[in-house]
Amino acid sequence: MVPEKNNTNIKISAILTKGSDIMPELPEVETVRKTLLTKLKNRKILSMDVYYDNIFEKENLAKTKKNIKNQTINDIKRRGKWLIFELDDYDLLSHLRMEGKYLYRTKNDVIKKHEHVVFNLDNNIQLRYQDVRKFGKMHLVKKEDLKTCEYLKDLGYEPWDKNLNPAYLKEKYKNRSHPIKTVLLDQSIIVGIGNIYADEILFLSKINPWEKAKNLNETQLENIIKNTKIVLDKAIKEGGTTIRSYTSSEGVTGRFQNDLNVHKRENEKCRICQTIIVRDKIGGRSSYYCPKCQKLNN
DNA sequence: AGTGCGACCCGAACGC
DNA sequence: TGCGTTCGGGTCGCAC
Repeated sequence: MVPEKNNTNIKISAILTKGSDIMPELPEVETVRKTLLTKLKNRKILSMDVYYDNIFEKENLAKTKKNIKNQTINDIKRRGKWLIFELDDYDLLSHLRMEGKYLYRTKNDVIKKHEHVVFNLDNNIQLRYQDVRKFGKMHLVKKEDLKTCEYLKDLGYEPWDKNLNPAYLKEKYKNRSHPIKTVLLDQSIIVGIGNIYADEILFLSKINPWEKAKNLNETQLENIIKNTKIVLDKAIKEGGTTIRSYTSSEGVTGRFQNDLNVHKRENEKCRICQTIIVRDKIGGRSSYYCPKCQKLNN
């Protein structure tokens, strides 16, 4: 994917680095997936310790601990922002939400404050799930139930799915009077777009975030699809590049944004027209845009 | 079905 | 300095 010629000065990258500003969207989850796979493929989970029950559904926890014993990690996939650990008889779903991370430790390492789940592996390594906000979720589901389970069944198309086209979006948006910014976050239409990238996609598409989804025309829908792929592709590429510099014991890290076009740039100048970037609360979420490049049509 | 919003969390940032 | 308050992220569940 190559940016349009007249956009060559526009940065569409999201730098992955260490920092406290951590919000995994699809690109980070994909990077995490690849990194975990190199360490965990064919490793057996001997047992699992849980220090904060709400990561799982409490009522299933005892059964989950029992069922995960001696299951081998055969592969790790991704669907939207969900990580899917493919085991022998089950699939382990893991959603990092805002700040979930996986760490490699040994049993001699003290369990730290925000480490909530510990997987004891067959090579004396522990895979630990750390989550300061405790928002992340995990579910162990039977393999045959994966496709139809409640966590995945309503997810929309991946950004690169060839079925994602303007006609599909037109149909999905036709009754949606919400601002497009809000509707882009709806995972039942397109998966993987979070608050940061929604702003960036709308900026590249020159669409005002307040525009009602149902009022968008075919060209605008095409631009959303095109720029969703551009923004996410680029972020995955950057993430994959940067993560290699990490110490080998860390499977996962956060992402630090330092060259976004609009997100978190309130009162700074638009990179195209120098107009001051504004911030509005849309659907309860901070939304940043250039009022000149992203004019409201109606 | 679509909409609106609180709840879930807690560290950082801010106000006094 | 210290203490109290607000905010933010993604998603779910509930009321309308």
